[in-house]
Amino acid sequence: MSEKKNSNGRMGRPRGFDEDAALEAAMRVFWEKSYDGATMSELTAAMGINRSSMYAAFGDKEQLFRLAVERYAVGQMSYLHAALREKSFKEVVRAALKGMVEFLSTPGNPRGCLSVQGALATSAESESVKQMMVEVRKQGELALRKRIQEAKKDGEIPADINPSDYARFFSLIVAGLAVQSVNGATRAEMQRSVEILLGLLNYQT
Amino acid sequence: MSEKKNSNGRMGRPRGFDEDAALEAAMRVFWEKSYDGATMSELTAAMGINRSSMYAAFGDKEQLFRLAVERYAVGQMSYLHAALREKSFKEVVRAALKGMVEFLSTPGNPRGCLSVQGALATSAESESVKQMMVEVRKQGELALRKRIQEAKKDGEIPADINPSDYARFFSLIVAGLAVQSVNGATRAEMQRSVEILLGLLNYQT
DNA sequence: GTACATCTGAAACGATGGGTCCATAAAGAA
DNA sequence: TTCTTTATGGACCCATCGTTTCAGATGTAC
Repeated sequence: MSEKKNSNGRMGRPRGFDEDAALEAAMRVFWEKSYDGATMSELTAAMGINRSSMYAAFGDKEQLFRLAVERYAVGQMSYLHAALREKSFKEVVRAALKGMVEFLSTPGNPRGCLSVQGALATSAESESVKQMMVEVRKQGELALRKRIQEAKKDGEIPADINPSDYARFFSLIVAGLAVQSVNGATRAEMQRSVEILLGLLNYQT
Repeated sequence: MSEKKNSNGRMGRPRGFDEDAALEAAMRVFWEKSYDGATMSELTAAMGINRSSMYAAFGDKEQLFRLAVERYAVGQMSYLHAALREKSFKEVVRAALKGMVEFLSTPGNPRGCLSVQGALATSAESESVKQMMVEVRKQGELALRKRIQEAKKDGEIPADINPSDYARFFSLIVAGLAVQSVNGATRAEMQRSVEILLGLLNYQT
């Protein structure tokens, strides 16, 4: 949100905080505590602003969450988008899984994945948020499916493979890793989980 | 909890509801809405009793949840315990994964798995519950590890396989399936995810 | 400077959270 | 019956929820 003039061409008092930094802070609170579990008091405290400023800048809790999820998908998940651009499908899989493991065990990051635990099971009043997160996860699956379709055209993977099924399978792996992370699995442990899969796929180094 | 006499050998007014049925109802509410997301009002309404009776019979919300999780682990997860008793390891894996898919797509069941979504990311005050669920999941992993160790002794799986790693890997698959279920995956879709894995393992029918 | 627009801080809003109280009901024991 | 014990219903508790309000602060435009 850049500088705005109102209908009279006048401006008012400028923002006294960094929206970007505030949203980053909010994202991490949602990441750790989920949508329902994060309170406005915790959020605004972490953002370093008060309630009024938050409501003026971001709308309400649900809109703040949506913005946080967008930021997460673009920023924190960048290694996944990068992985999709690897030349061979084998490298796509290797980069995505290795990247995910590193991400899930990065010190300073909350455990787990916002896309999975942000709103997996919710209170009745947060059902729309839960549904939104389903769509976010399906969106990730879709991006992978497209990459698989390319790989199939290139003959990198067997012709009898259904790209939708294959994409769903790898999404399952990523979600499973996220739960492992919450379980407290170390980086080495998660790496060994990935090695098992890469071995089955004949995708080892 | 059967009939009890107090210290004087006297009895009082008997329970006016079926504890078992009430706990079953509570379990399903937690299953659908998670620990934080389920309110006492929703719980007692589903249980068909009022707050006083609930607190007298089950303690508080956290104890009710613990009892619900126990019930879930024994009742709903029975097919997993049964799968562990299959003769060959191949049959263990096949029965567990097929059973999980059926379970996760049973009409009338909430979507997903209580063990995964009951308290994956929580409010600050529910952290002990979150930790308890980590232990529950690790317990499942442990049971599988023991079965894998047997299979290894019997020479059913390669000697260079680490049972802990292998158990963690399969737990990952199960958790991933649970997320797929929340995503709205159909039974057929989840079955195809499992088929892909069974194919990689050379465990097809 | 004055006028206007926006932001900020703190207090307050009604609703709902989990949990408790207490008068009454319903049983067995004496 | 009477006594004792436990269960029940519903009002009630206080804390906290997300959100709003508003007076004052702080900026730009004229």
